[in-house]
Amino acid sequence: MLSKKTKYAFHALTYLGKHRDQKTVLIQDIAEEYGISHKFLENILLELKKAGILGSKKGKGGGYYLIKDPADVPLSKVIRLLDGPIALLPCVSINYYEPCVECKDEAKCGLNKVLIQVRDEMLNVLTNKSLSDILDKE
Amino acid sequence: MLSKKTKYAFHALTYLGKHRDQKTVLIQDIAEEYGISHKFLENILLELKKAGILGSKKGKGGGYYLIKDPADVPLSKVIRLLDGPIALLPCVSINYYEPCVECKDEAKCGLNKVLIQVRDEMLNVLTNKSLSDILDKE
DNA sequence: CATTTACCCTACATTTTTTATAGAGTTTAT
DNA sequence: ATAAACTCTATAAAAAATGTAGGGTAAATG
Repeated sequence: MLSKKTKYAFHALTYLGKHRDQKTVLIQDIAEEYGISHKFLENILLELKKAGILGSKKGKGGGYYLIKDPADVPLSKVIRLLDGPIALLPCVSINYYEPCVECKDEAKCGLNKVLIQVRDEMLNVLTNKSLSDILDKE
Repeated sequence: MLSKKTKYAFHALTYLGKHRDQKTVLIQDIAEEYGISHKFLENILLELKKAGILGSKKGKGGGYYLIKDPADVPLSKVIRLLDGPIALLPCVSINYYEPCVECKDEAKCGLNKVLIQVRDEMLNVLTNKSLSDILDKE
C-alpha cells in the first residue's frame, strides 16, 4: 500500500496538472482541496521539486507549478521518491539493495529469483502509467 | 515492500516444499534454518494453516507439512494473508475496500481509475507466480 | 496411562515507521 | 518596506511492525 505521503503527492500532481493554465498554484489551495495539513504537504511538494518534477516561485504571486509533461511523470518515479523501493524485498531492490541476513547464498535463493521477475513486471506496470493517464480520467 | 512476516512465510513454505518427502517438519528446524524466533514463526505457520495451505500434526513425531500442491499456492495468496491488500490504496482494494475521506466522488477520481488498472495488473503478476516457481529455482 | 513432545492461544513489550506539528528563517514581487 | 510565500530543522504523537513470555491443550509413544 502507498503511504499517505505518496497519495497526497499524486493528489497534488493531479491538481497542478489540472491547473497548468495558471502560472502558479498555492500550497494552501491544494491543501484545502484535499484536506491535507499545509506543512505536511509543503514537505511533499519540496521533494517533488528536488526531483525536478515541480518548479516553484517565491514571493507574492508565487506558488508551485508543473515543470514536466504529465506523460513524463511515471507512477514509478513518484512512488520511489516518496515511498522508496518498488521491489518486494531489499535483496531485489535496484535502488535500495540490501542483502537478507538470513540468506546464505543469494544466487541459490528461489525467492530472490522469483521476486526479481516480479519486480521487473511491476516496474513495467508502474512505468507505463503516468500522470497523464490520471489526468485523462479526471 | 513485504513485511518480515510475509518473507518468513515464504521461507517456511519453501522449506516445507523442499521437505515434502518427510511427513512433518518441526517449527524449530525452520526457525533455525532462517534465524527466526520460534514463537514468531509459530504465529505465521498458524495463519498458513488456517488458510488451508499447511497441515499440522501434534505430539511426538508431529510438525507442519504442506497440504497444497506448490503450484496452487500463488504469491498473491500468501501476501494477502500476511500483509493485507495487494492494492496500492484502500479505495481500490478488492478485499479491504475503504473510501478515501478526501474524495468527493470516487467515480470522478483519475487516481482511483488508474490504480484499479494497476491493481489488476499486479494481481495478475502475483497470481501467475507460485510457490512452485520458487522451488524450481532453489 | 504417564510422559514427552509439540501445537495452540492470549497478552504484553519493544522498536520502527508514519504522520504530522511548530516555529524560525529566507527569498521575492509589488 | 512590506507582505506573501517558500525553505529548513527539530520535535512529537500515533500507528504498525516485530518480537517476547508463559501457560494451556492435544496426541504419539512406550
